[in-house]
Amino acid sequence: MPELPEVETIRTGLEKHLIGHRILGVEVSVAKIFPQGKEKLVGGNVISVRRLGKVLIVDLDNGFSFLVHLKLTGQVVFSSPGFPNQPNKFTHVVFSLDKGSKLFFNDSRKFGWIKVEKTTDVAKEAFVAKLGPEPLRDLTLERFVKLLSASRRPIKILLLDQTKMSGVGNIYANDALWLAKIDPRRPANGLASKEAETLFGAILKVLKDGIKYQGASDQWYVTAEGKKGSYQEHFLAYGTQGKLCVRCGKAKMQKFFLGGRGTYACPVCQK
DNA sequence: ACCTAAACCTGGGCGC
DNA sequence: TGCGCCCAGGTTTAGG
Repeated sequence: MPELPEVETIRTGLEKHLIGHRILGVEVSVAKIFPQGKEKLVGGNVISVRRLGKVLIVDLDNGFSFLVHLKLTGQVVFSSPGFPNQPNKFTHVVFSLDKGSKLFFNDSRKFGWIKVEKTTDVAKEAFVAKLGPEPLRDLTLERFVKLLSASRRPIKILLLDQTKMSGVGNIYANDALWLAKIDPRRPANGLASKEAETLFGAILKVLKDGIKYQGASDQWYVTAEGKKGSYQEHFLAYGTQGKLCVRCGKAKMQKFFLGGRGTYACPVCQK
């Protein structure tokens, strides 16, 4: 599920609801998701909630932080008297908080993970350390152009490579390429500078729209308050196979596989 | 360096 | 209603 806009929406919700709460206890029922370190969180107060790529980071006032990766079906849901969310059969980790609140980690497929690091070492964590720059933060057009020119791989595969740029996933990669009228299979270094600039703008646009609509609840994703987002009602290309292209109206959207991932494009207007 | 398939898991949707 | 098959927002790993 969660790509940059979804994780950012959760981050915003947690920032609003979680900061100031003390963690009283952590119950883990699926060890592979949260194998170690939970005891280091007990007694800590939440002071900030950050996001690096698709990773959520919750910082405590005791020098420790925990990192969460939601993979495909993970959910982080806050519960309090004002937001009476309940655990369900997919709840595998429960954080007990003060003031009658809780935080649930739910994950149907159990691919997600939670790990504890010293706050000062978060950036050194193996996955985080490899993340490339973020489109809405430190990726400039100049860096983007340079990045594309350094690879012959299909442009869509490059957009999904978290070590090249972090946060873009399959939904937003498909939509950005459609918006920029670029065929996902084009070699990255074959894009003209004007095309690269258009694509850069398109990536920023779809990510901002994703955030504006609180993410895409196509399947499992929900906000920290347990509500669905609505970007799925605004998909440009993702999941549109067989439908007429809403821009040119001349052809049906095609679906094919690229790098093992479902890829959606208009055969007429994406060149 | 690049590519593909499989692996990690489970639920939902579809055709019959 | 049930069954089998295919698909899934991510990432890693094995093998070519």
